[in-house]
Amino acid sequence: MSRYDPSAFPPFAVTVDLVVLTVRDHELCALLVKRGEAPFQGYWALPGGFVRLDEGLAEAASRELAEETGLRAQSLPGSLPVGQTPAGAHLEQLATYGHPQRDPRMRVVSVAYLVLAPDLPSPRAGGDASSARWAPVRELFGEERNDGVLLAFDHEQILADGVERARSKIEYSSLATAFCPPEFTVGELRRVYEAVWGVVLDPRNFHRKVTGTPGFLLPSGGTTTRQGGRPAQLFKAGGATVLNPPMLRPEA
Amino acid sequence: MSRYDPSAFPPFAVTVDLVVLTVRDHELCALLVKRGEAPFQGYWALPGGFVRLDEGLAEAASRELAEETGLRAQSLPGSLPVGQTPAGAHLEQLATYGHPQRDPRMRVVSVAYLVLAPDLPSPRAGGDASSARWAPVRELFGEERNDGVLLAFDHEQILADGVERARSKIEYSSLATAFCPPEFTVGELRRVYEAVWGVVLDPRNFHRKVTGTPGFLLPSGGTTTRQGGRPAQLFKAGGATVLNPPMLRPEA
DNA sequence: TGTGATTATCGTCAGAGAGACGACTAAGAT
DNA sequence: ATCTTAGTCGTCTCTCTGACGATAATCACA
Repeated sequence: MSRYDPSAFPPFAVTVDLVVLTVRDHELCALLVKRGEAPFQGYWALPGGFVRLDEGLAEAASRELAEETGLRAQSLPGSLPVGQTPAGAHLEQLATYGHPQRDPRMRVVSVAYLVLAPDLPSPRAGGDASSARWAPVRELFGEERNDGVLLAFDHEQILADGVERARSKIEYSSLATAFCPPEFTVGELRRVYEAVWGVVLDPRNFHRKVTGTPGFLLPSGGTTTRQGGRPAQLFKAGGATVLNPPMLRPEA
Repeated sequence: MSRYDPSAFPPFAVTVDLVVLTVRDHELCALLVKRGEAPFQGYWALPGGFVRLDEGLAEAASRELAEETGLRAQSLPGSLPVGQTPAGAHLEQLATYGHPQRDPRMRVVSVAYLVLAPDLPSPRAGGDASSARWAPVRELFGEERNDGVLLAFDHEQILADGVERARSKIEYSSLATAFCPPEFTVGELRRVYEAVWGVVLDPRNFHRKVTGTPGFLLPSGGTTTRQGGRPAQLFKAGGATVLNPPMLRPEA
């Protein structure tokens, strides 16, 4: 707060953009919406919108998330705004992007939020998005990158940052459970790690690790056969949020 | 970007706030400035100021940093904006704070940046700050917390988030070297860890760990006696930015 | 010129944890 | 019945860490 007349502050537009990730069909996918208006009309983009003058940032992110997906999300009070929905989806602030020319219309600062959600029924086009889809991250960034998919604004960068955050955060936190339904098996959790990291993990070592970490998993009683093979024990997410020692992401 | 007329977007003020940390006298300290004007006149606060309409966020943070401390900082292009100054100071985006009532005057969204700097000569009052000082973090948050020191706005929360980020980031990155001069000894680096974490580390295990991690430290040739005792080898920061396996912060 | 204090550096040992992988279990498919 | 698929338990080895002994090289001071 300095040598400025506060009544003459430079006016900015503030938006939130959402990096919504889920695991579908053994693949990490991001929610994209098709823009219905200029600029970047017809391009795929991250869902998002303007922050209203009377709402907080996480609140705006929750609202946009609900509008685009129907997911409920609420942020907890506390340091960096982080929250869990009743449905298990997780919302946290990612980073803020404010390059002076990132929006050709005006000066826009966008606060990006990261959402990790269990597999959702199917994207619902909401607001002004003429359509929405789950885009496999591999198509956007992997070797088999499809260069036809260019995102609007700087959303490619935002998405890349979100994916990297998710990949590193499941190492040292129990966040991977946010990709799972309320009850899940060790194998399902392992497939989440495999999809997010794009690797194959040893089922025996993985099982030893996650069941041996206190507070990570809570047995919920039942067993299930969802993948064929021997029935597996069902678990709920335990109270632990931080894993110490962490899950190790394979090197190469 | 949605059902709003873009020419009628809700106007926000956007500021940057700086969490500038250094290690002085075996203690983690944060740079505070005394506010010269309302609101919170006379309160200590984080340095910061309005973002100009034609500058980026990291750019504004660098500018404010230079105005308050004379430190040069520049951000590198790349994902989350992160940079290293020639002088060794490190600048990275921390988080963004936008509660509707965080500033009583108007709707302000503040992008906080974290700066890690080597011990600086002495704070220089700049801009509208009537004075500036290095406040030991222990006085603000530790057991011996001095409740007389209440920071303006939500700066207490921002500072706490910045300190926690620094504490966790030196675990798995080589960032602790940002607190050191260009050349330093293993003992000096250890004292940085001890000050930031508020613990005592075993000199022998610490030495083995840091010298055994490839790319962390580069021998620079010379030796020095800065603390009395046997002369120590001098090192520069190596190229490695991520430590794998990480430095482990003692439990209790 | 010792002698002690201080800091740096090297070594040793035991225990925890991870990767590799063998073996067994319990379901469905043919 | 047998094969296939997935889940679960155990074992072995290697790496890394924490605890701690020992030695090295400087300064302060008697």
